[in-house]
Amino acid sequence: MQIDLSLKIADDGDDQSEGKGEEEQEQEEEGIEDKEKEKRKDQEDGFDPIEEGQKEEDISPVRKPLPENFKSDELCELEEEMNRMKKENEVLRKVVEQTMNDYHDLQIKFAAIRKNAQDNSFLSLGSKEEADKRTLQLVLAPNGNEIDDGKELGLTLRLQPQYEEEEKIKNTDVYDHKFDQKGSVTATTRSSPPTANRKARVSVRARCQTPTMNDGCQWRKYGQKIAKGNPCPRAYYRCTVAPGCPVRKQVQRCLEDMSILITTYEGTHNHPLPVGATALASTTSSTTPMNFTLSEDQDHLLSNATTILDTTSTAPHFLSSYYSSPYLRNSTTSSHYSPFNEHIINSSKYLWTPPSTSSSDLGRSGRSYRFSDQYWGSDKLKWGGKDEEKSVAESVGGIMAVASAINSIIDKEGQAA
DNA sequence: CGTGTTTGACCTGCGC
DNA sequence: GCGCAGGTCAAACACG
Repeated sequence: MQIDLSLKIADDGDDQSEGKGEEEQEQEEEGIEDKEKEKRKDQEDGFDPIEEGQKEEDISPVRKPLPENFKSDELCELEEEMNRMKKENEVLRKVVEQTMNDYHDLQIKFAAIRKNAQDNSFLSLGSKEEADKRTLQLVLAPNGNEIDDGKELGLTLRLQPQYEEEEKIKNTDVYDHKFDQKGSVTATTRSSPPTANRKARVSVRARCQTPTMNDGCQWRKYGQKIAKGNPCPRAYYRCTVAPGCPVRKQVQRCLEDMSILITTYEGTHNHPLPVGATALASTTSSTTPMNFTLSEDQDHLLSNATTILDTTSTAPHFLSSYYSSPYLRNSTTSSHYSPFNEHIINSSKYLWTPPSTSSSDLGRSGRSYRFSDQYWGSDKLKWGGKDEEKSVAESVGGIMAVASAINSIIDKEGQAA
């Protein structure tokens, strides 16, 4: 067995089969590479203009040992590129600042409007009529970019009286389109009219290319129907995590925007939820303790959402801010406490936990599906890959958990009345 | 062969 | 009571 060492001269040093002397050389080279990495990292971290000048000085001595030809040409290109990136950074920073300012203005205006429109108590357990009037909205934008971007995802959580919703359905057979035009997910928890039997029902609107949203639960399709007024078929799914689980969901494309998926969850789980399915913690019994976990991806989404609505980094803060402006600027805190959290915990025994990873890719078949004479490709082939899919799913899960918590509150309220 | 989907038939509730 | 629409069932089928 022969090894042609002559070929190793130009090697990058990854091959472990080299001789001892070469290993030492590798270590030296790795040392240089480590320094280079640190310097590159310094360059990449240079977001703060205050520190940029300092880092510029730190970097310069490092470049001296570089080869002459590299220094003259590529170094100049790198510097030019760096300057360009700095300028882009400045521009982006201004955009973010502007967005934040706009948001705060809107927040203030909205708080004033709300104050006039209804009493100040947040989701108080007062009269059912009052509760029915309350509307809760959560808007997320994972990319923080243009809303018209196809990949943009917004989340809207709405609490709305069921009889109003049903009136809309009667008229149009599609839900409120108010938020559709900006690529949003809308979660609507329905509370029935005061006299009707209340049944947990959460509707989620999502701009989604896949046939269904991955919410972490396992579902079995048991039917499909063309609903009046919407040529897109409505699919019926049943939870199969545990036998006899009564939870069902309906999935239908929005008539006016085929890219929007309307998913309606109904019922109460009779089993512990799989990790990542905290989404449907939602419709679960309010007496069942459960964890609402945010994955890193979801936290990322929520963090980015701050460019639109808040400077907070978690859903609970985000929600609380909507109702209570003093919590708006608690952006730097890592605490998950908010009056909203407390309310949910006290009312529904939900536990908000710090971000952690969660898995969710259950029950996917990877096949093609037909929607109104259109074929929607495999889940995994579209929607920008697994990570994005996961993020969306988990975000939807989060919003649904919140929606369900509200549902539980309403249910309790109904029982108490 | 087990699991999930498809799809026509059937059931149920509601308005007239 | 009738018709309509939404929801569900279950046999047939597809897929891995």
